[in-house]
Amino acid sequence: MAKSCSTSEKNNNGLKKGPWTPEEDQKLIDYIQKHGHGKWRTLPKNAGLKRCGKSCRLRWANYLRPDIKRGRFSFEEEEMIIQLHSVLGNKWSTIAANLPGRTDNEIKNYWNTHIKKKLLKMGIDPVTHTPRLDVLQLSSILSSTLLYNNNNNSPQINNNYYPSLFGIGSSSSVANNPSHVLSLLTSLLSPYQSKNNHNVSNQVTRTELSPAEDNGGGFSQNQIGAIAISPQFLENQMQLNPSQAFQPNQPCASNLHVESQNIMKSKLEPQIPSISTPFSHQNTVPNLWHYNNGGGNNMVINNRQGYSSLVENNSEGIMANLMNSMLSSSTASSSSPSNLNSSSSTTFVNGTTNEDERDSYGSNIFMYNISNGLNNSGLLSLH
DNA sequence: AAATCTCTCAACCGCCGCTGT
DNA sequence: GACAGCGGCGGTTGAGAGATT
Repeated sequence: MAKSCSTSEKNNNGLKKGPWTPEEDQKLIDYIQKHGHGKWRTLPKNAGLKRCGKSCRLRWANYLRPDIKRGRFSFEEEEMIIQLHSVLGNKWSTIAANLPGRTDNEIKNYWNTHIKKKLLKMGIDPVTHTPRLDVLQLSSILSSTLLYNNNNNSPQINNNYYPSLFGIGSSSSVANNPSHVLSLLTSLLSPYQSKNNHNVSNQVTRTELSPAEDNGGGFSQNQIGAIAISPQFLENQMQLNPSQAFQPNQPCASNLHVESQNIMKSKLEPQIPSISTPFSHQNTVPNLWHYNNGGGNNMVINNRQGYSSLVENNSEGIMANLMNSMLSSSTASSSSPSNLNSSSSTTFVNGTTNEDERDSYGSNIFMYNISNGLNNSGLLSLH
């Protein structure tokens, strides 16, 4: 089996490992300045270093090379890494070749410690650069698990599907127990995913929105949040579905309205009442993307410099906020369809540009909807 | 102030492909 | 064709710094 250093080097006793000292660095620099690099196996001996050639090469390539750029990655570099990674995958050396002064090791580290986490927070799978199915489908799961009560038009958990979870026939309902809500949602997720994994027919529309075109209103009932997707993904989707390509100044509200109704038809009709305009915004929000994965999930995202984000819009955040929302509204009465708009908990948060916000791509908008609560019976209900 | 936890990133490890013999 | 040596790559580790309790 190959070793980190060659066999001949390995047989030499006294090869040093671990952090390099300044003296070692200087020896390596001096030698390479005189003789150039290459012939890494013989280099350490000639340079008077008790290191294997591989270690010398790594030290030079990742740290001592004079053209290495130090310091924090710029926003542009970060964008570039994400874009390239969406095309190349973990080809760090190829990615590094497109970022002058940055090493593959540095980019790899930055990806693993920063970007990956960031994408996950945004609800993006860092491997595929597409929306994470668990986030996308959560709202649909909940919606498909709900039935409307004909008497008060308040949707309730369909106990026929998950009787054990909701304590049918017993005095304790899972929905009344905060510690069980998360596991409830997880339980809801798994059967849906296994059932629907084959049914992902993505459609993407991009819509410019002006205040005049916006009718206001809240999310459709089966929207629980929004997520960001990469331009690469959007581009691919639009190539696949040219009829859904971007149409400037298309009335966003009506477009979404129609699609939302279609979703409702396929998912929840006839229990769901008429659908209101599914979203609103603060001031002008350009470059909105509307994403419909064909599985009953609608999302509107904001595009910023080719990549989008939504603050705290991650699966954990959704779970936590959903839980909080459910608990905080546990004493609220069920809403009737007529006040869907006014009772919408759609939230918009204008992004800021401070340093911390860089880690969330300085998103300009955050759309987040938790329209769930516990009704008077202690069961989940939509508002 | 001390203990503990979390994060970062330089360095190492193991594997792969290329080249020379 | 088989083998060995080497450079290069991507994954992983662990020491140290910083943050938190």
